[in-house]
Amino acid sequence: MTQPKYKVIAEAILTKIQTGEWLEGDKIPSEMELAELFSASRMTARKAVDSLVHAEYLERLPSVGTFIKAPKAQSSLLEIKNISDEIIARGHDHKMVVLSKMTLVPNDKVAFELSAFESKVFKIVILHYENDTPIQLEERFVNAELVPQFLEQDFTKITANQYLTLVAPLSEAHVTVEAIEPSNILKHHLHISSGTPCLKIIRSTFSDGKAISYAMLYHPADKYKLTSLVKL
Amino acid sequence: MTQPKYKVIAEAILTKIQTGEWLEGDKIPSEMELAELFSASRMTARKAVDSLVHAEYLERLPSVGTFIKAPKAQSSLLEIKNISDEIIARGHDHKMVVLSKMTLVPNDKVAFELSAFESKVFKIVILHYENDTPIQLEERFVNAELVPQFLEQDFTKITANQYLTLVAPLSEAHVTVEAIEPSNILKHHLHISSGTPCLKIIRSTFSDGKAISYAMLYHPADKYKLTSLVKL
DNA sequence: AAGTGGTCTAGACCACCAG
DNA sequence: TGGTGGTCTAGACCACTTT
Repeated sequence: MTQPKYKVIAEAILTKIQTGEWLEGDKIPSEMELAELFSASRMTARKAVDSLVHAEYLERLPSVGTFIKAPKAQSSLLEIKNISDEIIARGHDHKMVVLSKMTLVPNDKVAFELSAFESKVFKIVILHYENDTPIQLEERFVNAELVPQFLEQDFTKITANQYLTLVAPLSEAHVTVEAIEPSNILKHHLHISSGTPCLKIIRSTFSDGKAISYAMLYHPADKYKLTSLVKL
Repeated sequence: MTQPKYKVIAEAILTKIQTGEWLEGDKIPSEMELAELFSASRMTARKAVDSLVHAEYLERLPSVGTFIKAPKAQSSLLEIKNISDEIIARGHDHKMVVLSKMTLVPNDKVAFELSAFESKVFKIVILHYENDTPIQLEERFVNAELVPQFLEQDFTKITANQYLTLVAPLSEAHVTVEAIEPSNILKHHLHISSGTPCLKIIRSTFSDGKAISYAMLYHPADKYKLTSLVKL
């Protein structure tokens, strides 16, 4: 048994969720049924469900069943938040404008961050609006080898983050936050008046140990705060 | 059985850790031994250990044993980092200067954050230096009822954070990060030149569900970045 | 060879919620 | 009353490390 049986079961369930075969709110088979389906004991099936409950893909309702949970979005841990969900959660409209979309040979810095020394990378620049107010400028580099279809997406309909988590489930992220004085181009796009600082978030994301994306997110300081809840 | 047996076992182990009876690096009894100690099956003892491994109190080494993990400190999760450790890790000197130390009746905002409507609160203002360069201004309010000895500490020798985690182990934290234009007093203390923005971190910490401390940490943007690693 | 954690089984009893 | 998840047991075999 190279792969533990409970992991095989967990991944099978995860696939059903990610392909859309099982939808949010759906009830999944009971632990006894899963055990039979996979020729395992109930304890083993339960352990698979345990791991997915912990990862917040599933939710248990005692005496009732186990259900597909609402999308992960701001997955409890930290700001792997989706700016779109965040804005919509505030009851506001979210709009995206694509400023740039290209394929290029990375410079040293980007090549290093994406471990893409041999391959090309994609770059997009997106401006996010909250109720017609610019709230984030997203400059993102993506490993073209690992996510070849990236540039073909319509980024006015799906965020880069949403697409990436779809095709390459995140396993790890590095986040750096700093305050900067906005450049002129930033001031222009984000409608920043003189003297207002800017929050710069640099985020590298990894899937299965491989660098997927390197993004710089700029927010006008007077319109955005970064928050998170940490449970120890 | 009002409390599940595995929780009883987990809490018993946690108590051993928190009282210092078992120290960092110590090997805890094997799963078989725990099962015997608590008159449980190995699976139940294991479930208790599972929960503490997950909470990062314990660490398993297959074929070897289970060990008390290094203090939670910057425990991978997030910036419950200690600025002192951070500076020393860079090989630099850390110095603290106490600017203010007082007991006061909280204003509405602070009373709300600390749930201290009936009691007084302590306030300290500390300036942190990295190699003689001011790197953080710490303004901190502490619930006087829950941490009565707080003001008696020598904050040039122990950080407020260190003392608090000692007397009231953190269970939860809220963190907010924003970029601000520094006030004149901030510019003065942090040696900030005009135009340089400032990173403001607001941190509320909780122990056992009770609000312990409400702190505002200010950093000059040109000398400080906030980083974290998120594992999913 | 002995001990450890990692996995798995085939039962069991319970409290709870649904029809 | 039957099905669900929540808990628990008393075994078992494995790969691995330590002695």
